[in-house]
Amino acid sequence: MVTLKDISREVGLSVTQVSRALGGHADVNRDTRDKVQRMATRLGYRPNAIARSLKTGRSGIIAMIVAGSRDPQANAHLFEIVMGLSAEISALGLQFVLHVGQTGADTTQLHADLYRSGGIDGFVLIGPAPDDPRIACLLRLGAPFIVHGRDPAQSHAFVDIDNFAVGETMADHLLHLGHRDIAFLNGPESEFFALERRRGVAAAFAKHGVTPDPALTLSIPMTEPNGRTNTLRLLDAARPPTAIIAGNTMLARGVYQATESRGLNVPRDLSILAHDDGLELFASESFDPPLGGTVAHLTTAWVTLSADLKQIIAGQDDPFHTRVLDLTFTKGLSACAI
Amino acid sequence: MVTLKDISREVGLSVTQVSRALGGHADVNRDTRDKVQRMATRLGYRPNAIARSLKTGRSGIIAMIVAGSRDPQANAHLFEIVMGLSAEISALGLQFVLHVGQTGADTTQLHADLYRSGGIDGFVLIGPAPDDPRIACLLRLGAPFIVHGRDPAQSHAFVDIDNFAVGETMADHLLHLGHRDIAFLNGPESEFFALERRRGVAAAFAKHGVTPDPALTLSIPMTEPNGRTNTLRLLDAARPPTAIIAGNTMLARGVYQATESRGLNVPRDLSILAHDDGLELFASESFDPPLGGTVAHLTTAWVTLSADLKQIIAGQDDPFHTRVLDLTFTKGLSACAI
DNA sequence: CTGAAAGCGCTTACAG
DNA sequence: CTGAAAGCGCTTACAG
Repeated sequence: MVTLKDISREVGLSVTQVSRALGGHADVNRDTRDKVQRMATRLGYRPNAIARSLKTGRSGIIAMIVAGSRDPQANAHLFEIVMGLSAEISALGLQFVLHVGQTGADTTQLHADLYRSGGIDGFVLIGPAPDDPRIACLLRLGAPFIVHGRDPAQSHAFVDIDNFAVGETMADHLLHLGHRDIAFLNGPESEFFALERRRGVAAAFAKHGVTPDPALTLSIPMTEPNGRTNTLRLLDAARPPTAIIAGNTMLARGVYQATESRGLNVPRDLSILAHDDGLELFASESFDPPLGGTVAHLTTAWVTLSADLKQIIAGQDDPFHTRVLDLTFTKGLSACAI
Repeated sequence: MVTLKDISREVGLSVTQVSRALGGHADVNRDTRDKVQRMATRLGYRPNAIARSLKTGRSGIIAMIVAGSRDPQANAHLFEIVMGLSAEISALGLQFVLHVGQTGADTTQLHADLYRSGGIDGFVLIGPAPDDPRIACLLRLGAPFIVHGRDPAQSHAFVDIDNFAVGETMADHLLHLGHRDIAFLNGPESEFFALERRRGVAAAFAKHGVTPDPALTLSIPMTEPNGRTNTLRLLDAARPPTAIIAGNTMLARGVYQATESRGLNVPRDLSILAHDDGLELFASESFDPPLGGTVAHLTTAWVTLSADLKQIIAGQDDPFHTRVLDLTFTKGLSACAI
């Protein structure tokens, strides 16, 4: 490995001066700087990141730790997140590192261990639960981090969307179209976003003076098979819904599959709306008929999320900085008046 | 952060001795060791990985660098690889780090930069091309690495399957069943594995004294949409194939979709065999009728691959250690005599 | 069984 | 504008 000492020896200057020349410090002679830089490239010098980190106490590495999952579709979703996030973080000149734990591993401990072993400047957390132990742990350690989504029980930096509005907007649209028997395939209500969406749906119902049937709201993991089987079950009920709201496009895909297998027409026989995160593998344009619903591309979340985290690490931003992103609504062709 | 110095001060011993006690060295007094260990846990001491790496020249980190891809299905596949690999590497007490470059980034340069910046003990490479520049680069740097698959043009450590046999076995089975018009949806023949498979198919044809129609072998990215559209095209030809060999289960899924949309029955109207990597998202059991073909679970590849790489890094194994894994064949119910 | 010392490669006050 | 020195936290010969 080529070190500063090697360059120092070659050009006959002190290591100190070589370091400063390469670091672009102002108080270095023009000629000296040039000579040093030429030699550095000639020898193929790369600063040793380990040594630099030890000295500066900063590694430039942002980590995300996830537990392995047995659900391939959840993994596919996760990977889209990783790709998007990673691209943004690289663009800021930082390194993004994904740590996949064993399936079902205790990632709280992993976060703590990794942080206390040095070498990680900060973390990105996704899918927070209420009273999320990872958040509590990182707060206790004083580690810089930012959450996609939020845990209302703790104060921390986050980037999120208005999930109350997600539920309210879609329910409101369907109620306006005259639907009353509206099923809601919600995400797991162990997570805050799903609770908010349920509250939003309830608010829309209340505004229209309608009492929702609690049996029509389902709290389930948001995958295609879950969308399919639960829709089939709903359609088999004594009083099947005339419209379905799906928590994401994977669930919606399952809903479409169910209607198709029953020979039903969307939207004539069943109206469908879904929230769209902009996942490529389940793009709303790939639905026939085009899927309507609320839209908030995850891609935009990563941009602000990484920029905010960088600021927090540098100590130039409130460690509890919060941000709620915009939401849009597309009608699509998947919902019609009853 | 808690350091050795803190413990040293608390217990009134030198940093040297504290380090040795914690390191589990033999020549430390029982009582001393106990006292030090108790204090370490009391203070919540974690050895600083950065400092340790700088000293030992080893980080315990294995990296895989991939370019971002625009193809969500390719990403889903990749992520299954990452999950499996990561689990194995963690199990060996090493850290696995995934580095996702920008879409289309020059990962050769990324490999070199990351290695020369220190902090990476070795690399895992997947999807080698002939004369793969990443391999050439890592060989030049003397970096430990292992490849899943192989580049016959360079000597390096790898774990691979016998792709000649993959092609030969499936073609042979179909030829035995009496098929002559056999289409082959092969992977991109810019990669060695696909060339080998083509050679294997050709060998089976030769053995049966049959001359294959070159127009029936397609070199395409192995995704579901590609499987579907290319099958439709083949079925529309003047002389449609009676059997199709697919390079993986994603392609096979597309083939099934195409037959279904044409109202054809598998295997009565079209026999299908595919190579199965054991991907969860496209499991062969989830096919109806059950898909037949060669099988080699990627999972087993990761076990030996990580163990081999660990050995190579430790200098206890030939850096050019190669290994060819077993292949099995399942008949399934997707192919029948013509 | 224990400790003082050197050193991994870097950066950064400090003194000139 | 330049260099000697200290130090980030650790490990490991070396001497006792």
